[in-house]
Amino acid sequence: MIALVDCNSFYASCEQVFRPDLWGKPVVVLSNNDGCVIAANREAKALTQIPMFEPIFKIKNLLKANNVTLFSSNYTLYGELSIRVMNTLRDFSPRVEIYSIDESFIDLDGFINTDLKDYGNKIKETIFRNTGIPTGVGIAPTKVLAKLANKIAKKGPEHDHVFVIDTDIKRIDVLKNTEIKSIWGIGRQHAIKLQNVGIYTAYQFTEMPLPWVRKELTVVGERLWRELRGEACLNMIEIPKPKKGIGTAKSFGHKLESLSLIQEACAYYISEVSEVLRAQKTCAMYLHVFLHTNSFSTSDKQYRNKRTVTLAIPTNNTFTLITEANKILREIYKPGYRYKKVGVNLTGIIPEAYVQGNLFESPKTDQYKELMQLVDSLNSKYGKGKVSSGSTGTRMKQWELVKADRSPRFTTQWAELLTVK
DNA sequence: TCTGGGGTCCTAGGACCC
DNA sequence: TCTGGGGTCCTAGGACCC
Repeated sequence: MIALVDCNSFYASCEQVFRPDLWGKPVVVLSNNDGCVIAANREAKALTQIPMFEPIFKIKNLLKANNVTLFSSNYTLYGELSIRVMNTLRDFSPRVEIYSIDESFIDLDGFINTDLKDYGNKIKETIFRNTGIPTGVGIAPTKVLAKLANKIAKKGPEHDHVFVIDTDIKRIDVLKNTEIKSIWGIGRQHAIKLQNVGIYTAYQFTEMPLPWVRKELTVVGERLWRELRGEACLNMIEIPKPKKGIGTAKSFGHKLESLSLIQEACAYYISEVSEVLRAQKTCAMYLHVFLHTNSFSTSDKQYRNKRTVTLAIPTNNTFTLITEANKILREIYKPGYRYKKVGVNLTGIIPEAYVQGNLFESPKTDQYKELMQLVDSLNSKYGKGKVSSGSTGTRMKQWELVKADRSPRFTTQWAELLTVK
């Protein structure tokens, strides 16, 4: 059996942990740039039927009228609380797969004489006691069914956030009462496709002939079909695979027209991603850069472009990568547009030790290596971006994200610790 | 006026190899 | 008149996830 443990409205719950005055009150968390709603707690959902990913400007009045507390996103806080939750989970099984910031699969294989409903309750209660974060637990023979069990656990108050699918009768009963579109792995397009041939429930889907499923939904659909019928196809992935790409792309706080400001933002993003490369002792072979205007705008002229360079020698050096990125930007930038976003992506990621030189250069001659190490250690000690390349700009950063209502970084900054009077 | 960011996997098709 | 068969690698696009 496999358990899926998922935090309830995770970001909103994180905001409430250190704010007892908000317990039981509606809370929502906004995306970068305070653009859309990305998390809403139960009270907020109940009160106003807040649609997720709704642009905030469309519902601001609604939220205000209902005394909903808004937060800008505070990923430093969420990331740290996530680690606490995951560490607690490890006390319940030797095999844990961290699936995302707020959910994990845990392997309960061999828990033969354990009452799984009790065990799920114990997990839930321990996490809450240790971290203040409420969770739901779904337990079933496969990952897809565990996801479904988790969904049911959260929905019906009678389940008290723990639900187990342990018999075939229960499984079939659940599938008959589940819309196909709410199955993990069935998105909007697949749901439409299935509904067009009269499949509305998960049970109907599992009754379709396998060759049809394979043809229409590829091998991904076949796995889903098998998993829903109780045959485990998705393994536990305890050791995360190395990332295939590391990228960042953020909308500007304000629209930008000048190349130099766009280059500053881009240089800053390069510093972020190359730091990730170095932290995991890897180098990248390809650098992709893209630039585009605001596609939602009906009044602005639209333009988007992108380009990729293959580096002569794979690198994780911030300065080399900034130089390359700037070359690309000069090529794809066209004056006269109001740009909204620049993004960088590094791929072809290989371990530092595998980097090969070429006829003219040895990878060992990288004179910046020690400098980069020094920069990383200073930033780790004194705070992100304390030391950076001059290319990221010295003026006020006009491209910086808007974060009007960010909560304190309660768990990672001495200056922002919670004070108790 | 204001609309997120970071990922994965799969397939088809083109270009190339012997 | 008739034009093979077995591969790899890369990219773009589409679908999905949190």
